[in-house]
Amino acid sequence: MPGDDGVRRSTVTINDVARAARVSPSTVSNLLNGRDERMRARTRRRVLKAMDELGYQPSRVARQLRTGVSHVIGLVVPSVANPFWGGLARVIEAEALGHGYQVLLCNSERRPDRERSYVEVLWADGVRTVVLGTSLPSLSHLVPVIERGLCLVAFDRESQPDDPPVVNVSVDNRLGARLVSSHLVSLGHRRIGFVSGPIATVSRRQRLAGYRDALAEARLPLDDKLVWAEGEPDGFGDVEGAELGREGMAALLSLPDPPTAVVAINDIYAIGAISAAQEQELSVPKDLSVAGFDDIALARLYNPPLTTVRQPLEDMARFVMDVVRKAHDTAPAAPSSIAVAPQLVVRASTGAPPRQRRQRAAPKRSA
Amino acid sequence: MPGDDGVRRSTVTINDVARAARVSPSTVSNLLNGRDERMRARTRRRVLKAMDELGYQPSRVARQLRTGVSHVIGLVVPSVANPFWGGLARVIEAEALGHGYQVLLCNSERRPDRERSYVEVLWADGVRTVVLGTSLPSLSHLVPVIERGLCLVAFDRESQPDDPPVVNVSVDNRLGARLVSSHLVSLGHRRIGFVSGPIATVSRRQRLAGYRDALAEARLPLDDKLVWAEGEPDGFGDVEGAELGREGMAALLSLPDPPTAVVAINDIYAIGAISAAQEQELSVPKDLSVAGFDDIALARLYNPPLTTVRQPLEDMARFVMDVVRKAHDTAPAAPSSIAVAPQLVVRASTGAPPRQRRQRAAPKRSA
DNA sequence: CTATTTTAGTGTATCGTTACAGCATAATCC
DNA sequence: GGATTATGCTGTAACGATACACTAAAATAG
Repeated sequence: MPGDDGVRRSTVTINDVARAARVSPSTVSNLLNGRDERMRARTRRRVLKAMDELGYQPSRVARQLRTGVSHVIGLVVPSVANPFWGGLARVIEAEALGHGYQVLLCNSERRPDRERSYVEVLWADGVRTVVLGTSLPSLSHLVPVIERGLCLVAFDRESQPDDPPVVNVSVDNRLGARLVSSHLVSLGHRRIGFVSGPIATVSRRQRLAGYRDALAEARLPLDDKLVWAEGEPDGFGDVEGAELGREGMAALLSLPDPPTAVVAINDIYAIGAISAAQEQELSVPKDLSVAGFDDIALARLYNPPLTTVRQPLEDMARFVMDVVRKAHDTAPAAPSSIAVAPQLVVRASTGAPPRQRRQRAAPKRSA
Repeated sequence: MPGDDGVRRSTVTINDVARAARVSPSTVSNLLNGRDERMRARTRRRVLKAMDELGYQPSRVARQLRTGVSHVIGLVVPSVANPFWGGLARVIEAEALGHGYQVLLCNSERRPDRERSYVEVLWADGVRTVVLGTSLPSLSHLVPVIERGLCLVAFDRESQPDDPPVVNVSVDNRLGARLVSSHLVSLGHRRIGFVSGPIATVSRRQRLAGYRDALAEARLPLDDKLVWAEGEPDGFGDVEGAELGREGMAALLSLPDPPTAVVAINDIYAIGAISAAQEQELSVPKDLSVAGFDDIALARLYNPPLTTVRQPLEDMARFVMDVVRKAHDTAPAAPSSIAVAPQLVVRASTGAPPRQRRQRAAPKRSA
């Protein structure tokens, strides 16, 4: 007799049900798969009863091996410790659950190698759909898996010229940045700064473009000294964002002619920027306006509550899951780009510019 | 010929490798499973080469079906949109990854029925280990699955008398609360409030007890009017926490003899509490001290930076994964409770009490 | 009353991997 | 030199579920 081994067997299988209902496993399977018109009502009842009595749960593993279809989708984000991605993870998970999917979570820490190895592991795991929260300008490191047939939905990233066939879902970053920037213009600001980490991602590029759009539209001069975009391209985590925001703001405030308002690349940076301003005894928004981007849960909780650009995450999650489901039902979705409209949220961190121009930032002195 | 069907076949299997290396699938399997001492070096090289050339990745699904062991663990938390749980999810995932595990993420939204149905789905999925971030006092809704053999590690919850056999990993909540409270005492505070949502969870109970310990130790009277613990037991989400914190603080401040310091049940509540104080033109910490609990990433970013109790998440995640791995290697881990030492983090939201007692809270007036 | 269709199921091979028994061949022993 | 042991690999039957081809029996047709 050929091998058998010490696998603990405690689960009830389709065969147990079949035996209990005195039918063949095929019949049980037929019932399970909605082919129950081909079955007498009595039989169906018998099987149902057996399933119930034995507490039968079909093994998804076996199912997946046989059918090749998986009900788990991968979600790769930079880090769920970051409230923006945490928020996304929650809404994606909720949407997925509603459609019978499970979510396998991966934190890439924004490293392309981890993105790639994760996606490979997911593939080996039978996962055929991955939602990738990334902003990397290139998706080339993922080409091999995509060619093998992986359905990739890129989030927070607008499509790029040389992209492999993927679906992109993101907010219209350029429009969003234009909205906040114009808001500041309409409050009367004429010198508006921009604080960002390195512009190493598509979305950041777009936001910067939107900021410039707004200034151009208002016929304000574009002063490159007002755009602070420094820091390490790689190591930008979560708290680091605030650190960079603080640095950037400090740099802009030490300019001979500092800005009266600042657009931050996102809410975390905005928070850092505000604390830098406050260290110099500047009051936000009285002496200086600061706006963020994303509208994380914290934005309205902060002190002062942040003016920001809201990403409609729920809607976006719904789009993502639509794509996922279509890809499962029919052919792989055609490569496309969905840009969702952002929404300006005005709170207390922005206001009219101070009447009198501030002195050149000498700490402990204000207007 | 019996049925075959339209499953798309594109993956390279163990058989392809075997054929390419001119050996049997068994040999490839042997190599894969570390039984390669029983194999000539030449053969091993040939197989390795074939695997490499074909880009072979063993199917985890097939493996799991055959061996019954799963390398994915479930992580059920109230909501990753909450920064505390998001932070935990990240460190758990990192630890898991380091040991070859994947993490399936589930947001229970703190509903027992969802906890249960998730755990059932995970079981059907072949997941045999679940880390449950919960604080529900009872685990009785999970007894059936635990009896089937699920290894459950409960996080942020100290063990309770009637618990099913689970391992608990949590911070020593009581000690933590005692630490912050004593810190406030040592700053000179004599009337110290406590702001919490409903004390419906084990950890909250413990924190309240720790607060009382500290007061007793300092021979300060326990005034129940200083303990605010209201709100809906069910619907306490993420932002809601701040809302409750704000409400609670407002209530305490309207007392005839309001506290000079407040311990909040966690950092989110503390943030809400601070904003309530600021609405009444009270400055934190000058007029009023507020401390939190958890030390979420935001705590040091807030304005003012929060004095709080740090949960050493990395250490705790390591403990959790130790348990998980032991449960896989050997017998199921013995039920136990690990309470990790918390750490007081003093920042700027706490200070000495104001010299002169404040007036009975009439808005727009301060000391 | 035989021929055809429908109904209500069953049998079998298969998804990719694994553990063990089995079995040639080569090496070692007395 | 024949028996024994070690070495190196292969064959087989599962793990649990599924889809199709198939088939007895019942229903309908002519």
